[in-house]
Amino acid sequence: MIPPGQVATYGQIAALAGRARAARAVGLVMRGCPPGVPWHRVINHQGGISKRANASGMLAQRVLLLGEGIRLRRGRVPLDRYRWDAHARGRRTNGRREA
DNA sequence: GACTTGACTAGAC
DNA sequence: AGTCTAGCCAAGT
Repeated sequence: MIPPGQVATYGQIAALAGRARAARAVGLVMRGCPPGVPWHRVINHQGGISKRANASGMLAQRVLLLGEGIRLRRGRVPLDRYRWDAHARGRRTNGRREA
């Protein structure tokens, strides 16, 4: 349910699933994510693309994110700007994100 | 059912 | 800010 052009951290997903401390498990389970899941919008808490067994996957993710208009700063996604806020979903942030 | 592994995080140096 | 360590949860052996 993460909207295009935005990203969420593993911890966020875990929290939404009711397992606030299962961020690590989120990544594990996501290894076998079914088609249709915007897995590329999930990044680590530092806004970076987490390392995995298959390095090519990281590349693909970077490309997909760029394709959605997400600009990377120093190799990481500026969470202050692109982090998906599940509670404010639908609210107009007017392009800029407030605290 | 116990042990290991890993697409994570938060806190301390 | 970058690096290291210790908890955490679920899956695969």
